[in-house]
Amino acid sequence: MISITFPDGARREFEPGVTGLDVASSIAKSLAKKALAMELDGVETDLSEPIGRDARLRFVTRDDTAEALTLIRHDAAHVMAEAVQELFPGTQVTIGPAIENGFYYDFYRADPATGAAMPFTVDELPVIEAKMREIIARNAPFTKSVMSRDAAKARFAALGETFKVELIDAIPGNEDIKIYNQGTWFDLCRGPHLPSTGLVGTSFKLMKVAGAYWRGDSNNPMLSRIYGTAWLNDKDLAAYLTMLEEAEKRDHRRLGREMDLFHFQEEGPGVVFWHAKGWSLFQSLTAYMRRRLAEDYSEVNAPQVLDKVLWETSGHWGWYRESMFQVQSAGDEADDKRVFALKPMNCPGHIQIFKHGLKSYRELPMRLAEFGMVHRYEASGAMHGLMRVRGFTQDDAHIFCTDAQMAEECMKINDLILSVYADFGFDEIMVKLSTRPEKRVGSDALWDRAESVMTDVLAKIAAESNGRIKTGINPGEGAFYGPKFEYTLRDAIGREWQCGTTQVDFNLPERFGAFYVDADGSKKEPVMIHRAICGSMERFLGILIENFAGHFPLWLAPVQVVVATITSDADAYAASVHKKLVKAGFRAEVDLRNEKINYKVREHSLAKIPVILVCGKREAEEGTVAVRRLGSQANTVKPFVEALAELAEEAVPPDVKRARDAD
RNA sequence: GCCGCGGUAGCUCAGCUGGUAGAGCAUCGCAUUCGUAAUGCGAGGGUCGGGGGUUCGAAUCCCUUCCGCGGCACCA
Repeated sequence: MISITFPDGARREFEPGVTGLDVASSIAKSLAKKALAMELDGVETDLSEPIGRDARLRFVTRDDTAEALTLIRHDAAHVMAEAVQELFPGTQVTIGPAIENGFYYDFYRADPATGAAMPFTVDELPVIEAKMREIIARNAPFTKSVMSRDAAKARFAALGETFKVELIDAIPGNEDIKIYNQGTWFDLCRGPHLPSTGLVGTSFKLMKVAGAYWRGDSNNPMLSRIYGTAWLNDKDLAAYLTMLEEAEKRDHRRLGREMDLFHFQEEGPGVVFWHAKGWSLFQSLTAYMRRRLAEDYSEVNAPQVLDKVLWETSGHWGWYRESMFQVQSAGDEADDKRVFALKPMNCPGHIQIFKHGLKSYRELPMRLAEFGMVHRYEASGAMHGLMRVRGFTQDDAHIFCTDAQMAEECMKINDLILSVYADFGFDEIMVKLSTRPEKRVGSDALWDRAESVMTDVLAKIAAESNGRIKTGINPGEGAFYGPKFEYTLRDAIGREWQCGTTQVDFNLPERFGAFYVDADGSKKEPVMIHRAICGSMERFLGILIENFAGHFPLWLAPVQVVVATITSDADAYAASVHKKLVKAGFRAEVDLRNEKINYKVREHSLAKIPVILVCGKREAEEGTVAVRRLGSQANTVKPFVEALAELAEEAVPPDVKRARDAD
């Protein structure tokens, strides 16, 4: 007999070889019906798996939402693959995992006549989805069989499934080759699966098709990927689809147009035309960042166009030459034969500033900041609104310090980054350490040193935040010249954005021959720390637009107040109210048009103006205003001086408020 | 860059299998002075992304190019 221990501590004896389903049935019929899979000694397994030893067992049911969804989505991927092969014989299957909110499967379909790749189109999705529903209705059981490597390869090779054969070759030698059948269809898979296809349910939808490289490598052929979403019930599916619609409504590209913030056009692919209101946001953000840097940093400005020798020295020419904008004049002077590049980053410029004149150890750490405009020729398919552009402004800084100061500087940067994010309401932050990549510059000794310091700092960040900040490691994701911390924040609708970064760099100072004079009079190489908080100001603004859905807090709103009249009797009064607002430092407009107040309220509400001050005859006589706030139908009439004081207080940026309250 | 899809008035979109452009909103003009999410009437506005081809005839079909969208790859 074997002994099974349940999560509540209860223990029961069973015959060896009993399956999970048998165990569930022995407990309750309802449990056998509800169970989707089981966890045996912490490993998720099929319910049909025979149990041969003493074990801890936990059943996974639909109530275990996250686990149940992963199972359902994974199985939905298999069902989709069966549907595709039934509809389009000869299509090769590859991999099909569960992902956040759904699943995908990558296929390779070739035109039978020409042999050319024939990717799926969206028009085919309804047909595939209908076939999936048929397969689910058949409710065939998933059954697992283990077979030898050679037998499995032969089986898939016979079907012409060359990608699957490659996958089998990639499975480590000590692992079983598992095949899952659903009816007559089968697939190579590590499992586990639901008891049968019917349990996938009907709350799914195929969403889109996309190209995806085989094994994620752009040198490999491109497969055709179909994405789907799947949920436990129709209500969750509907909620997810609604959420997508909501996300679309706050898309910064859409709001940028609707709110007249910026635009793009053909002649400037990937570069932003900032309109007055968008530029106001940009300026507010920059002014905020400058205040935050005032205490510890010196702001500098390095040239936009520099001889390529600087980029050769830094190593960027070798690494990123293809993505740099080269600049040359059309003249024939000797100078015009030189090759210049638009700066893709600020570090070489800052090193020149550091190198200009002798630097003493007493001057370290030297923190040079720049709101530097950089240009990178991004791949055409990479561009995405403000989020990925070819010309952007980094809130960049380079800290030159001694080896001994490095850890403390990293912590200082960490505190600043977290404090900045908090000012915009971002409290859920993740910090990951990216370690040395395969292709890199510098000796292993330097990398060892940098990584060891950063590992310690990461532990300290985690410890000091009391677990509020999540930390992790991204192996091999570091920059070519050094390891880095990457700061990821979560926005109002749960999406994650990687923004800040801290990079410890022993390499560039060496390559550029930067040094300082130490206490003993010797030349020493400084450590250079690259850091950005917003990352790209353009992108950070895109994130803010989406996070606030255009409803900016008063201190950021491009137009903070609109004074709107009801009749022309109030024109003079409204104009004086407007004038006082502007004098008090508000970004305010006045609307004296001969339109009904309903019309004006609607228009300014749609423009997401935070405050409308309505002035009619009554207000003009009494020196009051009717305050209407965005997002509320209510309006409160109060003396203008009172409203002005209240709004002035609200419009104080969070950092200024904090500094003031600290006094 | 790669795969798929798209580009018609400032915006959102219609225009079926080729017969030489249409709506709503916005804009402009006139009337209306109306107390918290659309006042009425009228007018103007497009070489249908660019180039080439097929055709008696192309927004519609074909080729090519640019730009965008969704992914993939990339992200110093």
